[in-house]
Amino acid sequence: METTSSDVIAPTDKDRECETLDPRVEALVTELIGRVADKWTMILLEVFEEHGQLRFTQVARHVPDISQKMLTQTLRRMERDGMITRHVHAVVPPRVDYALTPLGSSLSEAFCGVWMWAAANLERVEHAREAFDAR
Amino acid sequence: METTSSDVIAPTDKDRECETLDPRVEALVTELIGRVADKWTMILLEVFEEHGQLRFTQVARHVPDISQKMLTQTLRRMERDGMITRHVHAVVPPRVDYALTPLGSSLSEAFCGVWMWAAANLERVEHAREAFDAR
DNA sequence: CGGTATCCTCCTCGATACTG
DNA sequence: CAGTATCGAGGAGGATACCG
Repeated sequence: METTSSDVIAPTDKDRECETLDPRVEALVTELIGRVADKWTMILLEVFEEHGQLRFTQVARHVPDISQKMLTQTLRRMERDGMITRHVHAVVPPRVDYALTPLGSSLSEAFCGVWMWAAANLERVEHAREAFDAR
Repeated sequence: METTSSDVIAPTDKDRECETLDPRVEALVTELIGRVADKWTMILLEVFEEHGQLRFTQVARHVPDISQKMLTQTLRRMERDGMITRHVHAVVPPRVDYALTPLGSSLSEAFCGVWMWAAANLERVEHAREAFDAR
């Protein structure tokens, strides 16, 4: 955790790292995160990051626990937010392709840190819970 | 992070960056993120990161919109998960101090990327929504 | 195939009141 | 000061049925 003396980059104080300054920005960011950080959105980001372009049913197959309703709803919201593109082919039977936009891809990367944290600290959290519940 | 020449392990492709391998781990991580990524938790992490140790009412003052119920609930859950410590002083009137643990601090850092993404891409998302709604 | 529409059920969250 | 207890409204999300 200690900062090496050779750390020439960014003389920012270690404590300021992540401060949001403008309260308006903070409010909007909070709202945005609220929309974007839900379970299904995060999972779909991962799925697209991993598999690229996918049809509706293909997405469903990669997320077995999701209901059709939530899948449609989440895809629609992600499309509205500019995270994914939706391409409808005029054929029968219908075919709809979804794919990440650069914006969606960048969000996926941003979440990467949280995923890695969660993977790295799972046991620590579980231990903490056990210790807490034991009391 | 630098790979020594003796590091024979798979030079990870840039695209694999964030893959979670074990599906069990993925499930647990998803659950953990679901618990940890809610609005108030994220905001409280930020508040503690910025102000250090705080009393109950001080926390409340930094998050005006939160109800007392949600504040208590969120603090309790964060304590259970090992994110914060809770120290009760045996005095009247009661005094309870909360502070981030290293674990909580590390999560705060992990979320930093998402905050920065949100701050950086707010306008892009808003534009995307307007374009979508215009149709 | 890729959706909508409808109903129904939890479960979160806020408001209010009370307490050591 | 720092909570707990209780109630009630609202929305998220699942199950089911139907449609272009």
